Amino acid sequence: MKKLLLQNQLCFPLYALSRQVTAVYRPLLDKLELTYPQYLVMLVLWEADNKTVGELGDKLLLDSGTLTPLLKRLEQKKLITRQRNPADERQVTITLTEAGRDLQALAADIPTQLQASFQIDDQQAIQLRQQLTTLLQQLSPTNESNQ
Amino acid sequence: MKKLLLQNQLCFPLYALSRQVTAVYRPLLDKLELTYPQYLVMLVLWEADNKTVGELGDKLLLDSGTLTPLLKRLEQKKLITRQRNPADERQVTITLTEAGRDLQALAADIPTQLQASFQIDDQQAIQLRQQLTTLLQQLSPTNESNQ
DNA sequence: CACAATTGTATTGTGTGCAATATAATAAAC
DNA sequence: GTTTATTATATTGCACACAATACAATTGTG
Repeated sequence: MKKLLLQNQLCFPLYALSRQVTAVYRPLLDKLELTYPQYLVMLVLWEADNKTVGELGDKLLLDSGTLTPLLKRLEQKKLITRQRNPADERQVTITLTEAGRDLQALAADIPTQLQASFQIDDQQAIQLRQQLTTLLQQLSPTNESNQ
Repeated sequence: MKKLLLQNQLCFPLYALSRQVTAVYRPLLDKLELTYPQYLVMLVLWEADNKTVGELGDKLLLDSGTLTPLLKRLEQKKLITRQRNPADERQVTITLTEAGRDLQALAADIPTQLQASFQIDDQQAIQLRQQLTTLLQQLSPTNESNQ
């Protein structure tokens, strides 16, 4: 097999599909005035509030270079607050505001709306997610075999 | 199932894995002084030279807002030329320089090197690629059911 | 305790992605 | 054949991603 062909690469469909899926999210997230990465941060906080920047980064595999400006924008929108941890002034704790918590209700049906765009049954979706998650764990920095 | 949980989303693993895979490419592409999207453009041109900006965009699902500056950078590196099509002055034809063609030899073993990072057998990889490609076609703009 | 190493976040700079708009060339409509 | 519509690329502006660096707070070491 000629490996230097776009059609034979595993990585291009991954790259392209990721962007196309984000594009499907966009009109839904526009209503909440959120970008996709901002939505991911909100998802994490809705699940468990009061995370440090580092904890958010661990969950989302993003560093402070990406998160700090993103979080400042969420702060400007009054969805979160950013405050230094008095017990360890290096850390910054991210906390949902009431408006941030309220937004969860408006986001509740996004997963269902999105699912409708995919002609894929639940079983197949779960299996695909499992496969992607396994690969993700192989590559993630917490895997010792990647230093 | 609580759909508003990060762990239950299909899209987050897709987003995160895409970035992690690009990160695996990075040290390999650094040697060629290429970014991942630049590498994708070169892949298309190695397969068939003399593409217009629009044709590259169709293949890679990128628009001129992304491609134009990217192609200018490849031009600065003397890997491609950009010239208006005399038969239709609106189009810009992208052509590999000799240096651009020569670079293919240096890129030849990237797919193999990359594969080693994935603990996934060929059969599984092909099936996963098929699944991603199918989803991609469902979402791509050429699919009528998406307008 | 002093002081070096580490940790957590922020900043800077570069390169995408993408929406919105601009512009020039071609095609279509009349 | 002029006018209008469409097409192909470019430009602008904003928001990621991420490498590299900076900096302050904390921890480890003697």
